[in-house]
Amino acid sequence: MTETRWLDEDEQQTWRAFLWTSRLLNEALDRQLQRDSGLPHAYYVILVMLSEAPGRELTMSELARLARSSPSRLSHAVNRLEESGWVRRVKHPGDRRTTFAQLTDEGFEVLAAAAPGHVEAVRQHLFDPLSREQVLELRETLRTVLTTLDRDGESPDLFGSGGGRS
Amino acid sequence: MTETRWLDEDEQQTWRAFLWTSRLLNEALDRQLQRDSGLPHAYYVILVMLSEAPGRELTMSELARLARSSPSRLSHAVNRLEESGWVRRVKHPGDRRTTFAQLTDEGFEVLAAAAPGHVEAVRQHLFDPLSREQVLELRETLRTVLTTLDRDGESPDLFGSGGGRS
DNA sequence: CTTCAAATGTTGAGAGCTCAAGTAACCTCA
DNA sequence: TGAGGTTACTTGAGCTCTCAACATTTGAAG
Repeated sequence: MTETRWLDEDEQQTWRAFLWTSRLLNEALDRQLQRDSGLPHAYYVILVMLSEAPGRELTMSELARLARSSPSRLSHAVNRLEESGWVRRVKHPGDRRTTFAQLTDEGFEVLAAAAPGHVEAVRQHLFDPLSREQVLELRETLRTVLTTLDRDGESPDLFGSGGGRS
Repeated sequence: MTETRWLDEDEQQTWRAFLWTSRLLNEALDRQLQRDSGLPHAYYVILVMLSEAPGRELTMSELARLARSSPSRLSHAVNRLEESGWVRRVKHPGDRRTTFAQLTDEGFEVLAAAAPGHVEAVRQHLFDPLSREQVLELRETLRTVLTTLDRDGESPDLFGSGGGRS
């Protein structure tokens, strides 16, 4: 148990800016999509991932990985999307554990109708205020963070987060 | 209705990186705080804002503004925090509409106990992988985005988002 | 082959959030 | 002074998410 290294002023400000930005951006997009297309942003992402997949279908596992969703969350989401008729579940013929999620034609239509407004909102809130240089810098920075987040997420605690901080 | 300006490759990648980063980061912090201190990250932020306020109290409105929360969300949150004994509601003597939220001593203790683990997690996931230069760049970029987000949020639609896009 | 661990996915309960609707107090101004 | 708008805050219903538990199927090891 070592002394806590608190955030310095720069870090504090950066952290809060990140927090507020991601909060407000998420809420703005959620509101826009919900209002205009009746689906939350997380569900929109699921439809996008399916639409980009070969045959517009993916196993639940693959879909969860691509959408960075927990299996549970995805399952609940697909339940709802299936009720809406936008996604269909299909059993895998070979391996009876795995299930495909397929984007239906109707789901594709909904996505196609939702996309322009969504992209416009992303542009307005995120890209319009930034220079191209800032966008590229931002991408690199986020990729760096994402790499460690993904690494930490895969094998949480193989070597113990409590032990080896010497 | 003009043609949609889709995101180019750089923008697409930047956008998804932002999305995944903010998602994973939020989830990691939520899990850590929930596990170690029994409160979601949004509630932690509320306690922090109160702890930094003079007299450790704020009106609900001010608190909502600082924590970038809707009044409704804040009200629900304070209900729960009050049940836990970490926050207390006090009526304003002069203006009977307004209510103060006060951080209790017990709430302060909980916050003090939660802070080191939380800061450690933020450091590990966000700041450790970044150079100081990246941190400062990131801060500027986020501030820029935040400025327009705040501006858009305050007066949504004074001039109509449907009309004047000519 | 049988057993046991791993992989895939689902469910239900509980908690937080959103949105729309409400209540109550204050303020303005004719 | 009282009518109408504004400000401050709360509530309830519905929806999504989390977490833990579960069921099923597959693969591996003896």
